[in-house]
Amino acid sequence: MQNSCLQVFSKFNFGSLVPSTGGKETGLHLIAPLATNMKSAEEDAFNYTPNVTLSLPISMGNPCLSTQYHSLHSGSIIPMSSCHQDGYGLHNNSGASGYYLTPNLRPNGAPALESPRIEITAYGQFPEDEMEENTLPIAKRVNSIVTLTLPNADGYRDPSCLSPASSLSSRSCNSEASSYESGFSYNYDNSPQNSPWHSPCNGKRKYSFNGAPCRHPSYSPGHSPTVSPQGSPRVSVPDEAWLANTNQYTNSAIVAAINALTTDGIVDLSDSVPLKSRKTSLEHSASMSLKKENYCGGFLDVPQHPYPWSKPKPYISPSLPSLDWQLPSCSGPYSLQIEVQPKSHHRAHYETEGSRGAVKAMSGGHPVVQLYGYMESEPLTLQLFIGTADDRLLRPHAFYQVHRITGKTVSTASHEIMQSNTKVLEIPLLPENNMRAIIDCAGILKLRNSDIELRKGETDIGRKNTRVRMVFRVHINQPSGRTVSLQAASNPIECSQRSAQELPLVEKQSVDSSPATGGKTLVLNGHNFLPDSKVVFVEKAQDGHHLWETEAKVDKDSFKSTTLLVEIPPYRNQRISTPVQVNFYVCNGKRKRSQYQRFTYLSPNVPIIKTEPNDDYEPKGAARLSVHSKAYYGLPTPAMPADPGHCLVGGYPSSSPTSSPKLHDLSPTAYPKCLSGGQSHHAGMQPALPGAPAIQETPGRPMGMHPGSPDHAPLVMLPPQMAPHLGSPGTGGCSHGYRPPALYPNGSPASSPVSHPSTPETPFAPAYSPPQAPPTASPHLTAIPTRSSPPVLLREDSSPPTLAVTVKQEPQELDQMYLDDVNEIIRNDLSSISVHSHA
DNA sequence: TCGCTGGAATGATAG
DNA sequence: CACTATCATTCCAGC
Repeated sequence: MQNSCLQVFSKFNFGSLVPSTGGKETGLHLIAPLATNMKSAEEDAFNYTPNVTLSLPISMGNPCLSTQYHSLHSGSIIPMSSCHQDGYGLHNNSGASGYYLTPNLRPNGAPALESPRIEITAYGQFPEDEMEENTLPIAKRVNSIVTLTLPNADGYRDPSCLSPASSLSSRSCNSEASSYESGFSYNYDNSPQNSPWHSPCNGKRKYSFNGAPCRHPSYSPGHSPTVSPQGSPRVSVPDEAWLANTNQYTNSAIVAAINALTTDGIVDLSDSVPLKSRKTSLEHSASMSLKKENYCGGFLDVPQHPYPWSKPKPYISPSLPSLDWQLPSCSGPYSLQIEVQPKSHHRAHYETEGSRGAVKAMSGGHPVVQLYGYMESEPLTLQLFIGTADDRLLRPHAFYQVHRITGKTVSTASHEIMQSNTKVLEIPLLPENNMRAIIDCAGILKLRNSDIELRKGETDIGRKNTRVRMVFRVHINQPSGRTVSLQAASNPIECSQRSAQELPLVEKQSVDSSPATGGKTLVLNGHNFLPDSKVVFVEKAQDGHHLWETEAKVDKDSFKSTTLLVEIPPYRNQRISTPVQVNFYVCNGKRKRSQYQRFTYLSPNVPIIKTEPNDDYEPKGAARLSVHSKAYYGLPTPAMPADPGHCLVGGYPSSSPTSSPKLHDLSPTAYPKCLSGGQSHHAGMQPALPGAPAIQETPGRPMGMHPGSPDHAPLVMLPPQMAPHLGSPGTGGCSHGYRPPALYPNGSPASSPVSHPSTPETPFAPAYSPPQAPPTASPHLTAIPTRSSPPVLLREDSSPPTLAVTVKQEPQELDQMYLDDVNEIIRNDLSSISVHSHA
């Protein structure tokens, strides 16, 4: 009993992991298997459940999630308060976010207990338990207690998903949300909402009774909670999968607790966990010394990859930044770049389907990610998860999960871990490979909307919410003890079959600017172009009103389904003194429009911004970024209102589409360039680079805001609650150039939302305080109070409003109408916020 | 046979 | 409430 905590781990780990894996790529099919092996998972769950009791008084409920999201839907105001953020934070087990959460509020508004407690009762059913005890380092054992008090329960769990019960729908991780949800519920959550026995049917959406949601009621503990009506494979979950999910909750909580008990705040779980606890891994491959970097169930994963996992230098902090935190892509000497962007379309597979393979690159290969500026010899771990691509801040996508792909064709080793409710693929970044990784091991799993939407606390809707981004992260431990976390998000990826087949898509444009007189030929490369496709140029005011719209002439003679020759129409005012940014889109008919593409009309008096087509795959080094950054500064920011007004914080992100994408656009499409490592530099320099996937915004949508700002100043990572509600899911873009990384001493990003003046130019200015540390944050942190946004990095040198300047971005829908519903809601929210802030 | 696709049928939703 | 266009999911079939 002394080390109940550990025991818990082991229990989770053991279970059926081994069996299910069958020695074959266990991790590979976490999701898919889940569907088919759900039953076993459940069984396991039950078996284990009795042993572990988690008491999370703090409210599993997201303090604000319910309300916050509801607000969104209703078009009500999105609270800039912590509440909204909390919601996000809760989703993450990492705890990082949790720290940001308002600890004393419960979803229902009632005060929450200050410290959630995890009560673990170890029965020692498992032989492993003993082993663990013995093997546990004494130091670690000391921490093993029956009851753990967590610094902040909210921190590691989303109310909705929090409870294992609710599962994760986010579980996502599971696509089996509904499925395992129940299993989890039994164990941890008594909440009616989470309980499998409580019909989700009373959810926000009404699904047919055969719908997964309604099936739950009939489930009994002994049976798969999510039995699919049609005998869907979702019935059972592979042991490992299940475990992973299950652990996700418990692990994070437990780990957090353990970590809280540690003095250094940094705990290498893998070290603390008896090897036996990770026997699965061991059994599968002795050579694979997988080191679970993620305290959240990392050790639960079973290494299945045949390739040697070189035990990259793991980032082992109990407080990894929450996945919904906005991190920069570059910091100091480091720069995380997506050298090769994924294709804009990738049909995700359902659990009921077989894998649809790994996400590919436009070039036919696979996405490539590289970390620049890292000179150490120690390998690092590149994390990958599926994030959102809407107007809001980047965050894990509730309806999609990364899916590990393995097989002969996969050359990159990887393994899965669960962080919060999000599945994270960890890929080694090896010095011998120049810290470059080919992402050929990542597919995308689509979770059923009904499963996710019914999840307690989940307010996002899945319908038409089919665009995602691949989000890469790397955590670099500094000698000082701090950890630099970088993040790069890919261009948006449309995951629906329909969209991929019907919606026109512009991948490249030969030029992104032209004199106001127009007349030049613009070559568009993409997909789904039709002989009668139209190309419409649009200029919108910051308030979203159309100022100008004209249809460009398309050379039908040269038509190709993948190419359109367009004559750039003259701008309405050919005497502009500064560049004017407009957008254009390809239209195949009503509701079938491409995302907005950026285009800039130049004034004869304005220096022409580099407009040569860029190769999307052109490698970019940190140095180069730096250059861009500078260049960026020097560039005129014409249509780009850098005024605070554009900042969500200050008001509604009303930046018009005309805003220069360079600084402000975090639109999903823009992100890639601005925020994501891959093209960050581009963003800084120019709106849309030819040759690069065009920035796409959804026509008719407000542009997203982004914290864009010159990157020389250190940025601050803001917690969700504190972060300005940026329209862009940006990755915190360092896109424009040098960007201070998110730092957190002791690896605890959890720091507070509170900001402090930081030292300009400090390479690692922003530091996160450990979870234990209240929202005081490091001196370098600059917090901009925001309500529901995830943490965002902001420049320290700039005033918050300015720094956080974000231009309202347009959703990058392939189909203008595509996400209208969702965006409408968001827009309403933003508007509300705007009103609020102004008020 | 299995994994990966491309297509498409079918039922659910939204307007 | 009926009807239709869209979407989301599930199935199939080919390679």
